[in-house]
Amino acid sequence: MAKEITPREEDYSKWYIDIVKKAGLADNSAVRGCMVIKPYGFAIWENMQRELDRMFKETGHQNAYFPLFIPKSFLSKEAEHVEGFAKECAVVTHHRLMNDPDGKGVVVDPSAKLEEELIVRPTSETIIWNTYKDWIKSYRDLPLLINQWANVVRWEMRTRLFLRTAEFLWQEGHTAHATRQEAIEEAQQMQRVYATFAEEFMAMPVIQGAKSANERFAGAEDTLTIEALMQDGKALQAGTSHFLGQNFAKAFDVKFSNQNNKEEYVWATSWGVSTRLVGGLIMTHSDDDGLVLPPRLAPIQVVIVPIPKPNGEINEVAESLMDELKAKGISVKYDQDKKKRPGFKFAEYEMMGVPVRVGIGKRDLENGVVEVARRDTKEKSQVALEGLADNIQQLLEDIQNNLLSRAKAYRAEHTTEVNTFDEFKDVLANKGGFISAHWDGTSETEQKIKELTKATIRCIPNDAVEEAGKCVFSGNPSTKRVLFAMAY
RNA sequence: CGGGGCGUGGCGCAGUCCGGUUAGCGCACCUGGUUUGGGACCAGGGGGUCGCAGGUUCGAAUCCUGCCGCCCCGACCA
Repeated sequence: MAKEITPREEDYSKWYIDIVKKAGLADNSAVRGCMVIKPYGFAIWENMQRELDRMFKETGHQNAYFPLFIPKSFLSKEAEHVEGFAKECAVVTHHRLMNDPDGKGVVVDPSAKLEEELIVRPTSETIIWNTYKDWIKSYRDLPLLINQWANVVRWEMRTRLFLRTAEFLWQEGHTAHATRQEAIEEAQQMQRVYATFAEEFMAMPVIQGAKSANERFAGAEDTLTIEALMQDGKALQAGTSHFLGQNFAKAFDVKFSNQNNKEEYVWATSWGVSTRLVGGLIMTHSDDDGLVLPPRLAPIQVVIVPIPKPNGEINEVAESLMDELKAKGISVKYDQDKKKRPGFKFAEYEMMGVPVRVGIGKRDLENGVVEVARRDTKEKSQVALEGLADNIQQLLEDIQNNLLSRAKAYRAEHTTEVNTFDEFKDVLANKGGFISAHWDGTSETEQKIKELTKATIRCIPNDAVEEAGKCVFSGNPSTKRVLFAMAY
């Protein structure tokens, strides 16, 4: 593990890459735009998955799995949808290789051309709705509440580890409902689930809101979003939940008989979060010494370091502490590596973002204490052996809470109300963060602001207060403020 | 797709301009020893078709031609 991390002040983007690589989360792979998620990074994702999966099931959803490949013709059935994704699709055209006639490796066998090309799924609405056609006949089959954990491929022009990769892991929920209202409520419910997850587990505060028409998912009537603010003042779309109306039902002819034996198209939602959340996690909490992880998602919550090295007495104390912590459901590692000295280990676990470090040395033990260091503030204190496990459990909760309140404070400081376009540009250039401003509701205005400043409307917040105002750009009347920001 | 950069042991790099014995350095790794309360030190050791393919030359990591790949910055997007 390397020593140096580029400071955030110097180059935030470089800092981010350093953290990802040096904390052992992921690497670039031999494949353009695709990353290798390393064990430590994957463990974080698994922790996210576990909690999300639990929350999905608690809200009545079941997991299923649909194919990686989508026949090309499916994609074109929903006009807006195909337009939105056509430019970034990987396409399978052949199914066989053969030896190169020139004797150099293998080449695609031209005789193995597919009748119909297959698209590597960029998202699964089409293949799923084609299946739902067979599953849904009656109102008794509704609602259908399905989630899938999968990989998808979007051939992006430019990629960044976790934040935007050509292949990424995610979950996508796809639900079918008998009424418009029920589908809207489902989309809203999942937005709340995402927001709860982000705040309670990632300690990442998010704004819940709706996307403007420009930013809406291809094929959706309404896109709900959770938007987080990163340390560099840029916004991150952390999860979306779409109300799809009857668009896909009509495209795939999915109808049900209602209680009066009348046929109706079903109403749909889809919603997803991805490995991008790992990127958001990093950019919400971490510092120039490395990763900072919220205890609830940390693969290792507590690390015990023997000082200077393991011995009988230290092992005894460490092992009994481990037993107590494990009994409380806390994941703990005792680092008995004799080759590395304590200082090296301290730096290494700080790099990895382990929330709590316990140092046990003979000098401390003589006084009946150990050294407890917290990663979020880097504070160290002497803590009595008596009641140690309880104290650590409490400390983990404190860290979790502190990270959230710290992130909330940052966001509050970096959310600015502006009333003129000059102010708007000034805040964007010099302060960053969310800009709360009146907008006249037109795509044209949004487009022009984007062209002039590169900032976009991140969302129209759910809790926006009704107030009379004038659009920051056009001066036309507006009834509420929306949030603008530079975005990832 | 534009702009920039890079490709040399696992990782990070030097060497390339100006061709010349055996391709070097740091980290990591292996062995032994001394150390050990914030990234230890000494000694010894292993590991390389210098991105690929041609060409020039007595001789190519280095010069020429052509490919390929990746990264970073921007436009597009989760």
